[in-house]
Amino acid sequence: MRITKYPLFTIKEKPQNAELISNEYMLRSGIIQKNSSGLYTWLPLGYRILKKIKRIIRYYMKKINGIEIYMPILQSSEIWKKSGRLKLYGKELFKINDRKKKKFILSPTNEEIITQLIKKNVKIFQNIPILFFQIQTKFRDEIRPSYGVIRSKEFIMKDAYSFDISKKSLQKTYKKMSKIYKKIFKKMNVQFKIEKADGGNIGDGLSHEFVTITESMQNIKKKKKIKKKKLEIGHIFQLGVKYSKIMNIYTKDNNKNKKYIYMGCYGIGITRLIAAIIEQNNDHKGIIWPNAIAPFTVSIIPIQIKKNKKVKLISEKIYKTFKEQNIDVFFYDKIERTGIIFSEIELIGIPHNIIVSNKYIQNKELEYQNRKTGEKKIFKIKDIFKYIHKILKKKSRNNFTSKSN
RNA sequence: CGGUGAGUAGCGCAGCUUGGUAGCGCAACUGGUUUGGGACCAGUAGGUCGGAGGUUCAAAUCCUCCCUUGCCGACCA
Repeated sequence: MRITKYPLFTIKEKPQNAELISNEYMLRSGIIQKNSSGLYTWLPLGYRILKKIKRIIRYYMKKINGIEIYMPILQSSEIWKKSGRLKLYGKELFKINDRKKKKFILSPTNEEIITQLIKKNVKIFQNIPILFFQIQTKFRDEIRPSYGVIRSKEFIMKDAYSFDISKKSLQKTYKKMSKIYKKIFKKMNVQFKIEKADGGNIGDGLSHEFVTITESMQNIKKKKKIKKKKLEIGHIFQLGVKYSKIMNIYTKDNNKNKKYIYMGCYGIGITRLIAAIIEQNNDHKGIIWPNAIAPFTVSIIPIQIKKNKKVKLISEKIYKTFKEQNIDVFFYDKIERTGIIFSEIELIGIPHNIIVSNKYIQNKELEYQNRKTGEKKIFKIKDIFKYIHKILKKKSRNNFTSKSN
């Protein structure tokens, strides 16, 4: 992508009311823009990041035979009444009426619909154990939305639902799921802990939370206080037979006794996860993206593009080559002050940066800068491609190329 | 819902104590000089000061109510 065709929505100054560092950087780097409390627009750059995360999640979910579906967000209140969660969720549920005054809710999670799906398609019992998942917008009428995207009224979640024939089988699925979650978060460079949790409104069986620890500075009466916050980015539940009993989903054993289906559900808060990653990967200049989810992995920064035709020409060539090689490359092909270019590129956190200047092209060389380590290296122009590929391969054995979406 | 801040140009802010008809920086536009780290000079444009009501000759400024919004608590993922 070139900046002349793909504007950045960067902001120089810290926005008002952005207390948390992740919120500040998300707003400043043009990932999101606030519409009102708890509601955000995902700008071009942010949407790229979202897509990369979704791609990684899909990749790993498919590895454990997860099957992707898409359920409605707008759901009849009836089914929620039946499960007893209309009352349980209470005011957190968004409730709306249609023109005939029929009652609906905006889904915060989907146990009701998925169990209904199984009940209506008993043939599916032949495929059990089975795992469904979806990536979808969810709604929660928060009392107090806060920390930007971390607690918002509308958010994107990966929710998965498993169906097993026995408790033992469910436990096996649960373990598999836990393992794959670990892989997903590691891939994204998130440090996390797994903690035994209380099921809340979702279930009453065994459940575990994947939490990150966030350190946020807070000015309390001029005394700087470091506040540690737990942030839940994933949650897995063994629901057992709770919902299948309510929905009456069962098979029969040899003695014609009812055997209820064992269910599990598994969530990852995707939009929140992005904030968590930024909380853990930043410095005073901005975000430091891990390769796997950086909106762009490589930038090309030409110095004095106006004066030096040759700089421009070579930059164009390098840009084209990276594009052909399927690297997500960002080309700063605009006449701009060098300071501004570097600040913007560093703020949005592109991990690998290539600087093309008159200083080095005389010797057919260019400069490489690593966003994370700050390391600077001089390369022959023709050697830079190999080097970038080497770094990217080392950090990501699985090749998530931009075409797979 | 309790506690506590904030709302003035696209963004970040000053002005409010002591009422006299709105200013600074950045961004935008014009011209010029610069430019390997958010530059400089000259000029232009942009505001029913969150809203409604009240006090007053006169309100961004004082009073009342409302709206929006940040943080703490409670609640939640």
